[in-house]
Amino acid sequence: MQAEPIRRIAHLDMDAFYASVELLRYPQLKGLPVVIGGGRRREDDLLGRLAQAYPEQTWTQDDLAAIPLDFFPRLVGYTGRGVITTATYAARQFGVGSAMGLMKAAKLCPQAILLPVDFAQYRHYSQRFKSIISDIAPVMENRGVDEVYIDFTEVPGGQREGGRVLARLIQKAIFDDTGLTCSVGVAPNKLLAKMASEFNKPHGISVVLEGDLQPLIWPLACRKINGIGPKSDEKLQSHGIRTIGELAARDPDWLIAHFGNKTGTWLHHAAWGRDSRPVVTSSEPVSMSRETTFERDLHAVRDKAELGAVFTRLCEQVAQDLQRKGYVGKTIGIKLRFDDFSIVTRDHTLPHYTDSAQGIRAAAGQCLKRAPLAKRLRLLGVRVGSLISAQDAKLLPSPLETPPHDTNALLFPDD
DNA sequence: TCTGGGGTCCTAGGACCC
DNA sequence: TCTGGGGTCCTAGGACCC
Repeated sequence: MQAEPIRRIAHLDMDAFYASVELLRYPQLKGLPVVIGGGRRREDDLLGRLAQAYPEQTWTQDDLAAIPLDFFPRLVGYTGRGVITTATYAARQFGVGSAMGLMKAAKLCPQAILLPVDFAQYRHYSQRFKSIISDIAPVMENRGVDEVYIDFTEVPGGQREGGRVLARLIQKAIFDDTGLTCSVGVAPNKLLAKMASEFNKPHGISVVLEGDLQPLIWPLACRKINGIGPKSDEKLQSHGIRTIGELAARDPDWLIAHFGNKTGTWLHHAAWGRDSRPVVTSSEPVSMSRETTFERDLHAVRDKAELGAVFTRLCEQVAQDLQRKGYVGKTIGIKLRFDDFSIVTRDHTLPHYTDSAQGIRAAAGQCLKRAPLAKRLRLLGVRVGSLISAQDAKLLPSPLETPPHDTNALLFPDD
């Protein structure tokens, strides 16, 4: 009789992904503190600056690696509302890291090189490393641009050394093709694999087996559990629970009493390393949105024109996104962030599905009328939810849009 | 010198229907 | 006078993740 294969799930996380992709283009930055973020500013268009300094020459993408270091903009003197999306390991030495405001980072490491984000480039490398993985191990779940879960269970060789051999193979295949490194954790499930991938960063492999729960997982802070954020962690700490082991020691009924049935039960299972979620290879989007933070806070009345223009543009962008990806939605929503960082949302569900900028703009405009507008606005967002594919929408009994009045249909109803 | 943008999922109350 | 309960959809807010 054939033995049941042991479930082996991997979590693969690219190391400092955005920054590492930039380093492929600008190898001269290797080992230096580099920070990706900001965006908005165009003065860091390097080829443009190069052309300005040496107008007699033509500069192409092939010359990027030759750009001298002093052409790169530094963090020093940065003003604006941007945040760091990724920092190189050299930059992290200075205490800067993801989600930190660039102005704060400029204080900590003024000499760091600042590069704007280039999503097209990251998406390209994202597709490349993911296709390498799925060629080797087809059961792969996307978790954003730089992360995936992989089910090793049924992959030939996936059981050798608890998954380490296959992890090594994938790591090498990605590096050989892209020059990028990643970290992999292999464990009995997604929860533990996710934690394991962090053990040996960068360019590490960690294997967690059933028996490793107590020595490897229980000493960790609860915050290391994917799903326990700052709020839950604070609440746990207020009850004297700091480590996963301390969480595991609590009676499940006590957890349910304090965190509710669902969360309480989940916390208990998580602490005991139990997680039966499958690796899901495909999923449908639930919503699409566009939002923007203004350079300065805007006043609903005084900056009405500017606000209106941004509002319309956001609606057009969401509509474009929907159309490009082939979806329609019927719940239109807005999001406002005020100068005090409080957030208000309003939404409205239409009787029909839409992907038109005008339709979205009209519904979003109605939502805006229901929102409080006394405080200054920092951010405005537009969202379309309750999505279905445009194909499926065609099969619906109710029309996609309110149809134009067609007199012929009335005259010839059976045609 | 505070704090981006794009998502998912959950909760909770109210409307409405059976 | 009294009085159910379940199910679904909608809306608003919030936690969390990458």
